[in-house]
Amino acid sequence: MAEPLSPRLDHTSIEASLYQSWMEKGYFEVSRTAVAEQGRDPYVIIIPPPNVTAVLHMGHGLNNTIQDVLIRWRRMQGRAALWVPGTDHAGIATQNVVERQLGSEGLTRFDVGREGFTERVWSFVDKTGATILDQLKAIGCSCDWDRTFFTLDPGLSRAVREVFVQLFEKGLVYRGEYIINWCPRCLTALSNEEAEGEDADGKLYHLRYPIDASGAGAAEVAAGKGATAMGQLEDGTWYLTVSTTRPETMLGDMAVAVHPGDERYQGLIGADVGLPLTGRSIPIISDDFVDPEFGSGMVKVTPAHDPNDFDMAQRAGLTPMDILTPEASMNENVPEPFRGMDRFDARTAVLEALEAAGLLAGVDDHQHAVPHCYRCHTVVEPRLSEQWFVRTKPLAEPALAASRDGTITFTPPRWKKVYEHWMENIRDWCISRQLWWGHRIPVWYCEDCGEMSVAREDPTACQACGSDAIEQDPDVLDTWFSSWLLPFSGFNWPEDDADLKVFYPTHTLTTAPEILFFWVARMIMAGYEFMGEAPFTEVYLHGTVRDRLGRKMSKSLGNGIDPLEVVEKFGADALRYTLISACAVGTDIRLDHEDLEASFAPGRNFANKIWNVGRFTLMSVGESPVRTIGEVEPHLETADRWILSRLDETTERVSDRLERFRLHEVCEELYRFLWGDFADWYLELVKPRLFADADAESREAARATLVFTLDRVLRLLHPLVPFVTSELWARLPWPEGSTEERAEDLIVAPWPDFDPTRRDASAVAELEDLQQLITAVRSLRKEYGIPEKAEVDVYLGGVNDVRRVGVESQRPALRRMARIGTLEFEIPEGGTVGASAVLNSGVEVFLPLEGLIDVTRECERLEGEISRLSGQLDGVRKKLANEKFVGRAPADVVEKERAKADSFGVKLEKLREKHAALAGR
RNA sequence: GGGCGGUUAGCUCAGUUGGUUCAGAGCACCUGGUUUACACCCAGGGGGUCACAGGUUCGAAUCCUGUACCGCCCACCA
Repeated sequence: MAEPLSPRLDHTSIEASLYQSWMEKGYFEVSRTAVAEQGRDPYVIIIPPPNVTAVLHMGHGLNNTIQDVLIRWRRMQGRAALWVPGTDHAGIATQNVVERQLGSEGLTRFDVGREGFTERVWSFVDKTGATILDQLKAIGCSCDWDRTFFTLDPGLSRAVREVFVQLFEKGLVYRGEYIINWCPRCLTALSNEEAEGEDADGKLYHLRYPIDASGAGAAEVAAGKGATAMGQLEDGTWYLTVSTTRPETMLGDMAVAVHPGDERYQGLIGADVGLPLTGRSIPIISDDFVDPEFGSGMVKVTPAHDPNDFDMAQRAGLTPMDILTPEASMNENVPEPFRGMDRFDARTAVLEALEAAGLLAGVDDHQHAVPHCYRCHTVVEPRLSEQWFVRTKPLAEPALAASRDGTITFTPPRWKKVYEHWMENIRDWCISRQLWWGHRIPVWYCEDCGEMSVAREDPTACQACGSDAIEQDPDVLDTWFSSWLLPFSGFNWPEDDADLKVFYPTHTLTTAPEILFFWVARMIMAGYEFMGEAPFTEVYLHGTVRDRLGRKMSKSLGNGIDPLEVVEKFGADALRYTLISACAVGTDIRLDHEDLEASFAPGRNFANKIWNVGRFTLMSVGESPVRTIGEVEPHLETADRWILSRLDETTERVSDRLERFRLHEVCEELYRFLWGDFADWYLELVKPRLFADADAESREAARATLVFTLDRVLRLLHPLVPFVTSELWARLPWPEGSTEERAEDLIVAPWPDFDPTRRDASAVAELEDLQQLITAVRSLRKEYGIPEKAEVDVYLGGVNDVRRVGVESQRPALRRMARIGTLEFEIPEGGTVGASAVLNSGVEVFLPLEGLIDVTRECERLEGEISRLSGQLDGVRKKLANEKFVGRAPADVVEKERAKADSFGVKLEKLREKHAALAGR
């Protein structure tokens, strides 16, 4: 005998133990041999690996709940549903965290050395990595933990190295000196994607550069038309004006450029200008890049600190001059007074010096985007530096085609365009990082011959000259250089392809749009390049979790919500339901971090409702075996047929919404069915058949229907709220001898098929009438303050045409209602004062309340209703009188309008009769 | 500078192809409730000219144009 279930769902007592039992039974594990033997169709998801830097936040909660819903659903559908979990070593992010830890001990990474430092990072990530995986388990994620990866695992490292070498051999990875984004705090290069532009209110400074005496034509040029940015200094020297947002860079200027077609300055091209503060002279060059319309039409060229200037210098054959240290202070290439100054101090100092020399022409406010480091938010400095790059154009071609031809789909579809735009304008990917935490670049430089060796295995000697004086490149690879390979490196590539053959390509890639370029786009490129095939077929991009004010949740703002706290307080089911029910396609989710109760109570309440629906059903059905629906078919009553019909409709809709990632609609459908239809109506209607001295057949029909419906709805709910549903499902009494569609646990129970033969339109119509009637009676009782306990007669048909009623026999369900409550149906004598309502079907509900109601008040109420209804009726009639409407609208729409007009007409007439009868009293 | 998304009840948001699930849900609010599944509940109720202005249409929250705010992404105009 089972122990009684607690009236309130106690999530803490069920969640952990259920999860444990799922693990023990191996439900999450999918082996390639099992797939082959059972001939099941794989469904594979690779997790977007959380960074090992920190505990999970709500964004992870959402991301992983969605994936778990999908994986559980597919598993129940009979697919070999494999979800591969893992974590990302998160190069810069992790290194920063550990460096900060060191900092609190007064140390830097240089104090502990490269080896000591990486050891510290390893011990840090061993802890945090394990915590993250535990958190995923706590929210119910059904991953195949035996396959857990870490992007720095030996296997994945081999994949990284293989890819690097292959790309090198194909000429798709190269080393070169270019302007890259440099973070002066992290002391590393960044990719373009890692430099985030932030709008800033900056200044645009206009600087005067004196034209050398040799440029004798200056006066003539200045006299020409439009050369407004030229002028004479006090000593008569001609100057020109250039503009910049970063005046300190002028110390590294190597030229001033004008557009070759700019007629104003033709005479100056080839002349020299004196670069203030430096004593250097620099040439005036021409270049197409210059926009004659902008500013003076003259641009200062700082090749070492601006990508465009670098390009111009290349074209003009100028040598760049680096003026910054890695920390972004001024180096020895600048004049003495500025050396060693921080870049922003130098900016001030340069401006002061120019001002003093009368060379600062002016300052304007200027709004522009300033790139910041995506990890530490330091202003990024464009810097000339030797780095490794991936040539991306060739990789982008198939990746672009995959989107264009629909091989890979995006949900919501608007991201398709964003993706394609990025692919079309892709720039080479800077993959080297001057960090210690990450995959070391597999390149060795020979001290003797200077050649480099690029190798799959660590070489002991130079591949060119055989010298053993070789040294490995000190840098590591961008952290995304390992995660972009996951769809295949996660399956032992390149070691062996047994798993790969079965599980590649994967299916759904679920993530936030923020990493569309970082990760999704690159995985697609890698998939085509190394597997010759797309790595997945559909990309589902969900929204961002924000706080009540719409701000992204972040540690620094302190507006985050800890998923584990929610799991403890409200349960994993509550967390999951809350997140998914807010997850409309393409929209962000807002949660109030200051009021967890307000945010998560709806989920908790729903889980509790499921619990109680189950509890009541189990209790009232008892433990003796029930019959199948087939067996009780002849005895099914209207309410049974109705709930089965609604169940079927819900089943169909839920499957459809899942297919289309309309997850919040899945929640809505199931909420409405479970709470609205099943709990509020069916359970109430069925009570008398279970407890009272009902006849045995009716009772058995009810029991069968209850168990069947509960079984199915628990299955449908399971992907959303796996814990409460599993706990209940395990206790269902099954029809004797039936093994059909059974399973050991709900998690592997078959997903319900819908079966339109269960639809019963007449039962639905009848029950809807009943619902309307009951609602009308309740409404009247409430309006007239009749206590719920008080018995009151209910008449159908109305005060003026009592003879016409005969409703009782036509509506067996009504009798049942009479039995549940306190309602009796009799043919009214007529002529009584009472409260009434008219149903859409035209049937009138009447409560004789002589002496209880105020006739005047009832008259007023009726008048209001009459005027409202006649207004509506006018509208409908006008519509029907419109020839264009009748002619052009679809026939069924017109028909519906006619029916509406008829029913309004009938209803109105009844109301008027009633009003007249009352008014006459 | 370009592109995209948003503006619906006090709050958070739904509303698929324009026409009975079109004005909705949850929360909050008001009224009543010791109905033996659930007060994390039950019943009833109030509340929105769907940002604004035009347009298309027999018919617009839904399509088009423009405006105003809010947000995001991309961009080498110094």
